[in-house]
Amino acid sequence: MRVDLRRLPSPDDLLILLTVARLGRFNAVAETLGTTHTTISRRILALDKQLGGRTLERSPHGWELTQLGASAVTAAETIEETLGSLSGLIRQDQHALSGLVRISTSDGFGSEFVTPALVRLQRQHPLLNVEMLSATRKVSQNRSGVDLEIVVGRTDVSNAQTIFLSNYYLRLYASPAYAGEFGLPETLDGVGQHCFVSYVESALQVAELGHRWSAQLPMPKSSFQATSVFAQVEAVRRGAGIGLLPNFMVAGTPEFVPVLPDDFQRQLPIWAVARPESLRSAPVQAVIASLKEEVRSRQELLAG
Amino acid sequence: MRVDLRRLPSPDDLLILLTVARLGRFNAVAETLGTTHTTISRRILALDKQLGGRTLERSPHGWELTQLGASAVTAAETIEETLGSLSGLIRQDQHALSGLVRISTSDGFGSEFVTPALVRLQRQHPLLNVEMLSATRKVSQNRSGVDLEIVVGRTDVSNAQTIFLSNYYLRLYASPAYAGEFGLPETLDGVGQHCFVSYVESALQVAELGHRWSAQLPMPKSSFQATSVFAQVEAVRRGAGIGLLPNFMVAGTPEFVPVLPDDFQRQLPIWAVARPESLRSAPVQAVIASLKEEVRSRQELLAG
DNA sequence: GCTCGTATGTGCATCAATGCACATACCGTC
DNA sequence: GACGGTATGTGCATTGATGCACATACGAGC
Repeated sequence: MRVDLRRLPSPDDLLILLTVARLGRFNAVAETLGTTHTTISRRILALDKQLGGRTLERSPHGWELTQLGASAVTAAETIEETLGSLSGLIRQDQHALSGLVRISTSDGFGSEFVTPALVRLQRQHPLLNVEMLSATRKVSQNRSGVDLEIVVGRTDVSNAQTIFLSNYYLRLYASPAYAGEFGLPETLDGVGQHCFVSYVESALQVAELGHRWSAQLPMPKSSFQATSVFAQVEAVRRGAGIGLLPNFMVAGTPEFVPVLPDDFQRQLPIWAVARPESLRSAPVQAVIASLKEEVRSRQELLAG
Repeated sequence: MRVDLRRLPSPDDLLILLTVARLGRFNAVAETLGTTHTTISRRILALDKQLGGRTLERSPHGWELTQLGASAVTAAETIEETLGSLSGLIRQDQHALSGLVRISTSDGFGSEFVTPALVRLQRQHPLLNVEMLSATRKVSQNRSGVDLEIVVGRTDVSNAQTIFLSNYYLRLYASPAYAGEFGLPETLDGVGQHCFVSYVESALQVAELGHRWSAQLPMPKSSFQATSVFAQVEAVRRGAGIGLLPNFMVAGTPEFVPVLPDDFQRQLPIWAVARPESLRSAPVQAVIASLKEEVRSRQELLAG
């Protein structure tokens, strides 16, 4: 039934009348609703005008409903019940996270940051299912099948929202054994005389991750190329050469020594990217919040 | 179910969302609700905050509901329906007067004023049933069975409301034939030499209507007594004697001549009396309004 | 690509609702 | 009857909601 909403009695005023009917005194109602008796008095007066009659009459023990008031209170009870059910629904949605969230992420950052963040969230919400798709890829244009993408580098997308998570650094590293056997270069040009460990350039989707990204790094004498950052880290650890690696994966361990740390580093941003409709999902929002918390609390590792 | 009303989403905002869901554009909603798109935009924003998520998303053909928005609209529809029913109830009460109104009234005033007032009202509201109980009686203390009493004289009641209708006058009258045959007295003392037409004193409930009410009128030589004022009027008309009659029943007609009009008249108020709960009834109120209109428009007759 | 019309959002002025201080009324106690 | 406590109503200042003017964005048509 469609009615002219401008002509209806105020539902807020009806709810106030309901509280007056329950408590019997304006002061009690004001206290309960966190307002003043004067406001209550005025709202009842306004309601009486809207309804065209008196809703309350004085009695020795406070206010009592007129016949008109009783009809109004019946309507108010229905409204209260309806609003209460709606609130209950929302509160349920917010607290009991469930369903499936699919996340695409690079394997380095994914295993180091995304995995612990998701594990922590799933411990809080056992009904939440998580799928983590590891791929070092450029941000996709449509993200079908994926709720959230964790991407590196620039993000030129027009129909999605990007949420900055953190910066991290690619730096040159070698193993102590390699350094001891072959020495380390004194300048960046000297890097060309060494074996280089890197991504497979022809298969690389994020150019910033490759050694060709800037003219600073010369063509290597020989190279060890792998599509997995874990393989690269392992290759460097085993003395295959100098590698351009994410700092957060090797920094501070004695198995890796920095190469020309004052001369070269590359800063890369990491983003979470999602469609607007995905961002309205409480689980997705919870994942984002958990990721933010993870990078926030481990900022030293990312900056190191 | 009792809920904390301070924490509930605003029902007014929910009704706005309902209108947006129906019309798809803020401008259309603003026009329908007699406000501006900026206000609509702000109210939706406020609602989204209350509900903890977005209720609407953009689509090529306007706004579309989110899942949360759909739940909110379902609640809004219930509220709209509830308010519409309440409004319908009130409108019905106000415009289509129906039911039964029982009125107790004196037979002189009743037939001259109350009857035309009620007839006029019933013409406007054919479903309104009226019972007119004629009795020249003192205002009763409980009025059971009667919605409204029309009473003469003083009204000392503690649990009812009295509404002043008008004053009228008792004056002395005789017929021209009587005057021609017996002459008219020159002073009030001379009235005692005449036959007197009056109420039955022993059965009279309203003392002010009787000739004994003040010392101004002497005991008559003989008397014609009747419980009906109509009988008294007829008796005077037929020459039974001098009568103390309501002015509005005889003034201005050639069948009655005033007796000592400058020496004697008695002013009496007429009231409508009702319990507070009767006064909340739209039909009773309508009767009172009609009575007031009747005496107002015929004030010359009452004062004459 | 430019222009126009329509839809939505921002900032400031205006208006309506509310809070606060006080007044009045009523009831119970001494 | 006087006093104190409680309940409700009035007038003015303050706060929050809304209107108005303008800005921005988008889509359709030329």
